[in-house]
Amino acid sequence: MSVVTRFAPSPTGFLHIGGARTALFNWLFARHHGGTYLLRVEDTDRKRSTDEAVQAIHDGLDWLGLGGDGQTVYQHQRAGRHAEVARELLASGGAYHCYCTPEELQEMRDRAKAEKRPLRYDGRWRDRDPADAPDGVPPVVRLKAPRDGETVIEDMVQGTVRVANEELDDFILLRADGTPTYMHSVVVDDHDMGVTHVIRGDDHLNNAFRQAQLFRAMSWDLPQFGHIPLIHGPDGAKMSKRHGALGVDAYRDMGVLPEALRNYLLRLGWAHGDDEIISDEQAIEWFSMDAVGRSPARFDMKKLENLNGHYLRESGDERLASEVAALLKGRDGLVLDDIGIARIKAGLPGLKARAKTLLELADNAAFYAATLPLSFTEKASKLLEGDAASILQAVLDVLPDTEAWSEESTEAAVKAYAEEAGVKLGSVAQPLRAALTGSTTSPGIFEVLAVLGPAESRARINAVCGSAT
RNA sequence: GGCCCCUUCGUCUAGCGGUCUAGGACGUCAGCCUCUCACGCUGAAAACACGGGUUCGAGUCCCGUAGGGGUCACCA
Repeated sequence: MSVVTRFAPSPTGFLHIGGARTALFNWLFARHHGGTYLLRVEDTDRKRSTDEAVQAIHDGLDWLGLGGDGQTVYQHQRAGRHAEVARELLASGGAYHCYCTPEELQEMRDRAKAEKRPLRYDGRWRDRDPADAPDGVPPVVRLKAPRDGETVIEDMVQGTVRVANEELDDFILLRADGTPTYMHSVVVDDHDMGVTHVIRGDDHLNNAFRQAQLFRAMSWDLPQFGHIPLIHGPDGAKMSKRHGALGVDAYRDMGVLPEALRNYLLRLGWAHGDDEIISDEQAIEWFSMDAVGRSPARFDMKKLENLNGHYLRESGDERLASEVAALLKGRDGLVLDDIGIARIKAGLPGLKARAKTLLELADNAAFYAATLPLSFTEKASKLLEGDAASILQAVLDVLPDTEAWSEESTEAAVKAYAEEAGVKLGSVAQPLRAALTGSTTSPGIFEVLAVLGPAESRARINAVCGSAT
C-alpha cells in the first residue's frame, strides 16, 4: 500500500513556523516512501476562515517548496459527505441527537469545574427517547462513544498511548445548523482521501483518541498516527500568535532562504547522527519517524541565521544578484541599471561571506550601485578627516592605468606605496575604503577596486579629495 | 483541576546497558588569518533535573518526586 500523507492547516491566519515544520515532515515522509503528500484546508468553521489566510498559507507553502501533490481539498465543500456519514451513524445507532443548548452545556461545565470534576458532556441525551425532544430546539449529532475499556493509539512518535474511554465524552459530529465539526470532518476526509499516515502537532494527540473511536464506529481502518512535539518560543512557552510566533512570510521578509528554513526546521526534533547541513536529497533519503524526538524544541533565531549564512554562501551569484536587486529597488541614491547590477553580481563573492540574510547582503551590496556623491557613515567621515585627502591623492597617482586595472595590480600598487611611505597598509586601506564605499567595513578593498573599475574608483576618490581640500 | 506527554551543555541534539574521563552544531570566550568586517581554522568553558530501585554494570530499563508542555468548545 502506498503512503499518503496530508498537511491540513486551518485558514485562520498565516502559515506559522510550527505548521511549516508539520508540512515539511509530511512532505519528507511521503517523498521518502515514494508516496503522495496532499493538502487540505480545514475550513469547516466558515466564520473564522478567510480567503486571505488560504492565500497566505499557499504562498508560504509554495515559497518553502512544500506545495501539495494534486488539488487542494477544501473541507467545507465536503459538508454533504460529512453529513451523509453522520446520518449513517445515526441510522446504525452509532450516533444520536442531543438537544442541549449551548447555555445548558456551559452550565454543565461551570458546575463540573466548581465541583472539581472533569469537564465532560454527561451524555444526558444518549439513551433518551427522541420523543422527549423539546420543540424548536435544533439538535446536534453526537457520537455514541464506548464507555468502557480504553482506546489505544500506536503512535509513530509517542509510542503506545492509552486512555480510558470514560475520560472521553460523546463529541459532536454535526452542529445544530447541520455543518460538520472539525473532529468529524477530519476522520471522514482522511478516510476518503486514503490518508495512511497522519503526521501533525502534538496538540492533536488527545484528539486522536476521539478520532479513533469514530474510525472504529464506521469500521474504517485507522491511519498510522505520528504526533510531533510542538515548537516553543525562546522563553520555553508555546509558540502562538500571541507569543511571538511569526508566519513564514516574516522569515522570508527577513531575508531567510527557504532551503535554510527547511534545514533548520528539519533539525528541530529530528536528527541523523551529527549531521547538521542536510540537503533535500539527503533529508528525503534519511527521514524516518522513529528518529523524531518526543520533547518540544525551542526556536533559536541565531542558529537559523547561521544556517542561512551557509546557504547564502552556497547560492549562485545569478540568483543572489536578482534577489538583491529586488530588495534594493527604489532606494535613494542607487541606480540599478545594467552596470549597477553587474557590479553587484561581480562583487557577490566578497559580499556573501559577510551576510547572514538577504537583507544584510543587500545592505552591504548597496554601495556598488550608489551614485555620487556617496553618503558616508559617521565613522567613515571621521576616517576621511586629517591627512586622508593627501594620502588618497597619492594613491590616485600610483593606481595602475585603466588597461592594467585589476585586483592584483591595484593591490601591488597600493602596497608598494604604503611600503615606500613607511606606513601600515591599514592607514591607507581604511581611508580608501571609506572613500570607495562610504563605510568602514566592506569586502576586501582591492576586490572593491576591481569591481568598481578604474573610472568609478577614481571618481569616488576624487570626490573625497575635492571636498576635503 | 482531570487526562495525556516531556526532561543530556544557554539552545538544537548524538547516545538505542559496558567503547561516556558523555560526542557534534549554534551561541559565548580566547587565539590564528588579516586592509576593515566577515568567512575559515585552532582551542576553552559549558549538560545526563532529583530520589529510589533492577543489574556485575544505568545518561541508557522500572517506580516515585519536582519542573515544563499539551488538551479538556456547536474552534481547529
